[in-house]
Amino acid sequence: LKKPGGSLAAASQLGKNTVYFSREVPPMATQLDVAENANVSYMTVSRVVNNNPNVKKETRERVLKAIKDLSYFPNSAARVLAGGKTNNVGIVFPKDEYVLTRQYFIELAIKIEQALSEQGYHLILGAGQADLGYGDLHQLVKERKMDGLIVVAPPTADQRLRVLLERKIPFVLIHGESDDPACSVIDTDSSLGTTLAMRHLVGLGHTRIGFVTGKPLEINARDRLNAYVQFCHAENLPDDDLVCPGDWSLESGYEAFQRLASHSRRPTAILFSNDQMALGAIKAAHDRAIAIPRDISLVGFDDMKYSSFVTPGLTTVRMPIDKLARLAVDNILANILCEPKHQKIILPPQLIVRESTGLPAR
Amino acid sequence: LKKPGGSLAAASQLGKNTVYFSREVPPMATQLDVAENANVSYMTVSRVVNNNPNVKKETRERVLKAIKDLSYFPNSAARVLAGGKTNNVGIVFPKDEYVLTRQYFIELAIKIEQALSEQGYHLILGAGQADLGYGDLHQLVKERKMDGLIVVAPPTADQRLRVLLERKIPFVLIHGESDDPACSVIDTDSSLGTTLAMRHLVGLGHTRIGFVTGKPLEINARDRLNAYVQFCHAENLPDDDLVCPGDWSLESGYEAFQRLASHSRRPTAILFSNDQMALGAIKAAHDRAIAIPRDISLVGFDDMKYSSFVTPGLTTVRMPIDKLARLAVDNILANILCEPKHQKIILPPQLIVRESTGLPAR
DNA sequence: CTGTTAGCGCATTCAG
DNA sequence: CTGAATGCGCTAACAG
Repeated sequence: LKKPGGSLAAASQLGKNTVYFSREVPPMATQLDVAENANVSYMTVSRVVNNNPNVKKETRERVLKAIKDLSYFPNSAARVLAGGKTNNVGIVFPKDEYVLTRQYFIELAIKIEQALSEQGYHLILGAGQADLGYGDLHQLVKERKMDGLIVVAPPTADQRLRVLLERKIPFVLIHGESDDPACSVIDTDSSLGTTLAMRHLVGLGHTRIGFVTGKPLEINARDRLNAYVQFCHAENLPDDDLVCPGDWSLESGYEAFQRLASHSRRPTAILFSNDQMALGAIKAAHDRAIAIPRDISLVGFDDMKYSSFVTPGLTTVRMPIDKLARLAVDNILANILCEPKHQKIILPPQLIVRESTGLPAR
Repeated sequence: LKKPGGSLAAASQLGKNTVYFSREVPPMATQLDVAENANVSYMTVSRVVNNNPNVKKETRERVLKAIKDLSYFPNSAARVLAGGKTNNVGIVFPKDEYVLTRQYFIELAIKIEQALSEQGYHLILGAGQADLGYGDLHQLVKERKMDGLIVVAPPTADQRLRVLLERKIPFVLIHGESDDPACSVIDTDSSLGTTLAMRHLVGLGHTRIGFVTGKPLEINARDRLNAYVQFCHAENLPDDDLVCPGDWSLESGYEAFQRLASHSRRPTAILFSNDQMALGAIKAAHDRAIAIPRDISLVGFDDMKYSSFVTPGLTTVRMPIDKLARLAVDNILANILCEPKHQKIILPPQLIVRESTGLPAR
């Protein structure tokens, strides 16, 4: 058995009695160490590590034992360098409004991390922040820090997507859009969601229904607004003057409610583009002693964890967030593994009726 | 200029007219490509990339231009393999109750990610999940996927910490404890927090004060409970029978409130070990038409985003989460960079009084 | 089934 | 200030 490189020699000189200084630590075992211990070539070790079936059972067991005895771990960097995968996937959120402000994104990220970890992948967070310092998104993939990207809710016509496409960097879009057929898109049906909510309100007898938007550059915000406007036209409901801009945040929901509630002809119901704004509105209503739903009905979008724990429980359009995460992960992994799978999937949301909606006042 | 390895030759054969199949993409530029383009050796390129001062200004600029022209990115894997750092840090949460259920952890993780990204590091999430498949925490460091670990709220006497210590793996503990002086600990002063809250309640005239615990194995849960018991003894307040077990979740707060509110001698105030449980309790109170704070006063722990947006606004003990994150990051980075910095820092929390506390009933 | 031969792209010596 | 040599630990191709 030959010893390419001196690492083994060095390692074997370091016995149990060696004195280590400061941060020094016994050198990590390599495949070569394992190979020697198991009396095979290090290629055999590599095969065992990679579950290559072409290894005699007996040999495999011997190697496995050696791996355990030496507490060997494959060096991920070496693996990546030798042409493998990083087993990391990055997730990117809209640039300037980071995750913290958006509960929905957090829930999504967590679901994605779970789905990813089931496949032995890790999730690298906040890849978008790199914009600040370095360059663009794809840099992180090119640096071989990750194999692909999950891009969440990019602004419409985001130039960065073009770069990803050009460089053939595997990625999938959640809550985004692209006309390129080579681009996978997973989304929820905002139009349907809006329609469900509006029908529910109209069914209760509401005719003046306010609407609070999300950030205008996001497709979901745009689609929900459009669907609202369309619905109003189709049903002959008044809409202009009842649309109030929001930015997805608790605070903006609070303010939007105040504005709409002070309207000379106050709406009897308001649809918010997400739950967080609706929660802000509930607070605003409390503060102004406006009773929900007696005076005004409120509907949100997302069905976050807290939405059922506020008072009154929030009627909302639930996003199939689990399915969304799972599909996105399936897709990105397929693309990474070079089984290109370009799909556009639009998932139907579901209306969850709680106590924040009721018959219109008077 | 010699060409060690055939990569350059291969690269130069691939001109603009080359046809790429399926997922293929023009090969990524390496230092060697840059070197050729700039007419220097690739070592000079390496120096420029690493900001080594020993490069003539002129040469440096030429190299910089070549880097830009070829849109070269250093290959992170190769860098790591050659002995560098990964520039990744992992974060680990208590095993079985994953992040989702604990809003506080999310806020913490996000703050940490921000602090980390300012230093050019990435945060790898959910490293703890690896337990499921592979082995232990330190594996991920040994695999060279990350340089160090931030361990959040490990159970008391967590054996895994010992392993980290033995292997000299850089890590820092948040909301944990260790008797080893080589272990950095950043925490908030739970005793002080509890005392602040209790004093506030006693100051309002409360004498029967209930307490809802967190998960018993966590040091914060234990410390808060202990401080509560101590305070009661010192002030001659009744305590037994008024302690109700919780698990940090909204649901457990809901249940705990129900139990304590049904108590034959109902407490006039309840201190919850975190905000989330307190929010669950607010919901429970609404559902049972118990007025807060008229009938019962409620205090939480953490001061999460939502705590000021519920009705009534939650009185709570605010954790200095920003400072916590920043200190943890400073510390772990110092340790990674081999400037061992073993410190124990206990940060003081702050009482935030909102509307959920008032004079006791009757 | 197992071993041999080559690099992956870079940083760390050391020479000039 | 710059360049040459060497090897990090591993996988992919090919030999036997």
